[in-house]
Amino acid sequence: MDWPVQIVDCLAGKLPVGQSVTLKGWVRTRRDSKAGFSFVNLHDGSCFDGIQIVADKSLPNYESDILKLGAGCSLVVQGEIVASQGKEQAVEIQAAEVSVLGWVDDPESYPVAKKRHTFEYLRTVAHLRPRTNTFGAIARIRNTASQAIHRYFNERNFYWVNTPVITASDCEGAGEMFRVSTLDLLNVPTTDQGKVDFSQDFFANEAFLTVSGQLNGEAYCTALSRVYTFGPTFRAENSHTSRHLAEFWMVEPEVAFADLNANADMAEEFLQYVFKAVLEERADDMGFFAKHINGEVISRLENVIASEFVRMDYSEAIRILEQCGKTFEFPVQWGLDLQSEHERYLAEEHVGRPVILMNYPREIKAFYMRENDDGRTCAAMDVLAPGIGEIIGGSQREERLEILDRKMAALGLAENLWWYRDLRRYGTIPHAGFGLGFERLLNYITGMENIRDAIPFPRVPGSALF
RNA sequence: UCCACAGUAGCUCAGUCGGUAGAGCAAGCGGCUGUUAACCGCUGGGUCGCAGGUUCGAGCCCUGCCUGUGGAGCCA
Repeated sequence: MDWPVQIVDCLAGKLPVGQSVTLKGWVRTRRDSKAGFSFVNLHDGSCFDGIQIVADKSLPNYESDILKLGAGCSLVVQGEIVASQGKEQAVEIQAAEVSVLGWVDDPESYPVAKKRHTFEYLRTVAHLRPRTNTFGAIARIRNTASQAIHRYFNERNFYWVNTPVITASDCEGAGEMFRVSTLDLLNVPTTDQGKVDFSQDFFANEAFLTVSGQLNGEAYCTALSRVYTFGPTFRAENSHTSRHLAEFWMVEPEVAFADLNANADMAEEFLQYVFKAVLEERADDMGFFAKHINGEVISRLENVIASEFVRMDYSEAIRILEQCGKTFEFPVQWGLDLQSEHERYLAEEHVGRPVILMNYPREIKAFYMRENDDGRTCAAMDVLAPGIGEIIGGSQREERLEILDRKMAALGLAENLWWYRDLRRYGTIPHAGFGLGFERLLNYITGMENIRDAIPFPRVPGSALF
């Protein structure tokens, strides 16, 4: 197929001055000159910048259409690429023909009029916010990061596994889940014991939206060696913070014959790969974030790419926190989980860049994490990023059936997760993996502070609009 | 779920002692200009979140509710 030219093709210098092109897009601004022409800034989303259209009054619809254009109008412009006399752009389009595809109904109340808007307000018009500089840039960076993630794994013989969105069992025994049911809420069938009779439900059992594809991923890992999941996950937690979504995207690699150190190495290499791709492929959008959102975004990604992540045992982190002389709201003591304030201190003040904490007390971590020989820790790791907190959580998995049985029995998981147990019964292997919250990664990359701005249509408690 | 803050024009906000409403931006019109966060002038634009209460009188004080934001917990 012969794809039509877009603005990115014109601005990237792929097309020579003098070339005739037809462009389609949306007006951002219009400025008139009484010398007899107007400047129209046209965007089509193909790159950060729009292109300047110069429309002369000799155009037949200059008075009737051009002089009425405002933010949001959609246009078809046929014209010639010419060198610009202005300073802000190298080339522009000298229009030979401009036709309006769609006007803006009531410009005064157009929700994304030409002015500054708060992110909070733009969330209330999430269907229109991709037309703004910020959200256009986020959308392109989100895509670039996604493509880089797939490329990173593909280049290393990983297979992308599409794990189910609907699951019959609570994967980790952690986190509230969204129920999936077709039962009539006004007439719920009950058993003799007066409980809900899920045998009459669609799946003949209780069903939920997944909170993680990890356990299914492990099943494919023990056959294909290197796999990853990348898809939506769901948490029904009533969390009301700038770091939580009810629906978010997670990346979960699972590697056969790998231990915790290999897992940490992969987490580091993976993040560096993705950051490098974003800096190289989306310099235009990253320049915007550096200029208008957070002046550090580019330099801090460059630092992460250039330097090794700090690796630190949980026990050492506890010692550092105990001896740093800082007063924390929550206690620091071996055996207790680290609070947000502790993680922030370690990543932001003590280290100043991403830090990988390893070997946590086994009591505070999930059942599938491998017990260490010291009898009190497990092979868990968290990657903490300054300003974001935990961005990756992972572990070497428990491959020894007896130990896994003991832990699953204690949690009452043995019955539902019989199939997970089978993975240790039939040719068990050491393996490891991690989970990465994709929107948190995007916040770290762009410097955006609220996770609701990292996903096109955020779902949070009390709100599933659009 | 807990704590704190907020809700006034399309948007961002001000509103003094309780006396019936203001600015900037945006929009419309005009002027100027190879302009580009354009600039200058004029104009239109209000159920002060909702429901009660106190008061001669409430944007302002009281009660309840709703919504949003930040933080905690939980986590990615």
